[in-house]
Amino acid sequence: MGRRKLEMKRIEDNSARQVTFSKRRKGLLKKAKELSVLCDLDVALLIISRHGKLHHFSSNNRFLRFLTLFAFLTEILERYHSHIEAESSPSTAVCESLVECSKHSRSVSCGELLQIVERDLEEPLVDQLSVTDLLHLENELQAALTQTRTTKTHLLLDSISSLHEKEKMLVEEKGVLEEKIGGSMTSGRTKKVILDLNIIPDAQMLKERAPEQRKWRERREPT
Amino acid sequence: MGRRKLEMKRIEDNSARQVTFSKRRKGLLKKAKELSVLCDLDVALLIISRHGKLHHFSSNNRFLRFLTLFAFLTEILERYHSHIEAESSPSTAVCESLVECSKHSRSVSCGELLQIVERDLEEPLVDQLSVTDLLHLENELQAALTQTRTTKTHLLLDSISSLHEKEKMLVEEKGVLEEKIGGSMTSGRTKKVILDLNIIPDAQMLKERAPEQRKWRERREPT
DNA sequence: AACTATTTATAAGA
DNA sequence: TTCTTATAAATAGTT
Repeated sequence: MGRRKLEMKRIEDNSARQVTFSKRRKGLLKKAKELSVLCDLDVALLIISRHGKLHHFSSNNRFLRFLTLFAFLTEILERYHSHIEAESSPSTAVCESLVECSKHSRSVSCGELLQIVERDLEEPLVDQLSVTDLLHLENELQAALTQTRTTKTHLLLDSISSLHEKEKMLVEEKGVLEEKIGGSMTSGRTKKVILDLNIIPDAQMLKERAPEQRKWRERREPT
Repeated sequence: MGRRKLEMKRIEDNSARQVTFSKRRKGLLKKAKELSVLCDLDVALLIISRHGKLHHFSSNNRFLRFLTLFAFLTEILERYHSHIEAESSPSTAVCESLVECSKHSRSVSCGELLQIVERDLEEPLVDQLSVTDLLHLENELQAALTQTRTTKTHLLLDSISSLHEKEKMLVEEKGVLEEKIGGSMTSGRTKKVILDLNIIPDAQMLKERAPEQRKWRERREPT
């Protein structure tokens, strides 16, 4: 709908493409909104421009709005690994919360991420976010999450091998004690040892339970 | 654009709303496609009808297409917990793969889920999927995943407490042995015990390492 | 960023 | 539903 009919293929002229993008993006967002209002249903629209900006509409559904952001966070990893340019970024409350979390190198479950975004949704999300910042955040969050998991597993496995060490030692010491007493007390194939208790440190810390029973939402590892 | 101007609010008449939905859905999908072609960028559009059907467009981007499905899988959990009705389902290769996985109660990481979907993307995804089936699948996958994690942690924690038990026992037995020998050998606060090795079962199985170093992509727990 | 000639989408009617 | 048609809306090319 214009002075003449457009062929349905990529517009090669750079500035013409940019102008068309602006016009059609506006129209598409408007129509998405209208559909959701007129028909009372959920619509999510994601447009990722050539410069890596996200333009989106997500009806009035908190969850869908979160997914829109989540999709973007993930998308940029896949798509914009190569052409990242430093850009000024209109950082939102979400970004700041996330940065705060990653600064303290805390594990941020995606459940928490959801809460953070939801908290922010009281005010509308800005509809243009800098790729550079979000890419960075995504990486940091992912690294923190991965490390927490690995650490937890290693802690538990280390506990186990340290306990095995102690057991071996106890068994040996018991054997020495028994030899001193003489073979009269041993019955059948039973073996016994002596152990010095002073070399067994406190193992209470090893009982520490990792926080497993919480909301979580994660993605695959970056590498 | 029609015989007269529409007010921008929910269309109350049921069949009129349905007709408008059909027309505008078609138009919106077309325009989304046009924008992605003309401007050579990625667009994802999700429309979730009142009956829980997904109508979507996701340009030509595999990853975005996966996210569209993923978003839907998650969305239905949030939105359609209450009004689920049995419907006939045009099950796809994706569904079948997922059903297969969940039947064997294997843990299915979302990385695997991605691979399954990508395998399917050689043929285009059907754009209408049954809510009932997908909701069921989502639940099953989630349960399997959660249980695997819990089992792993419990296995490790159980190993640790069993080893602590053994340690305690060894210490006690050592004490008894030392008493028999007499106090002359003990130096300072050292305590010793005797232990019967026959009551210590093989603990080799406890060393089993859970498969942590793989691609993963998960979501928060259903409850 | 505005304008305007056209095309396109679609509301209501058949 | 599907088609038709009058009309509103979107927008391509121009200024």
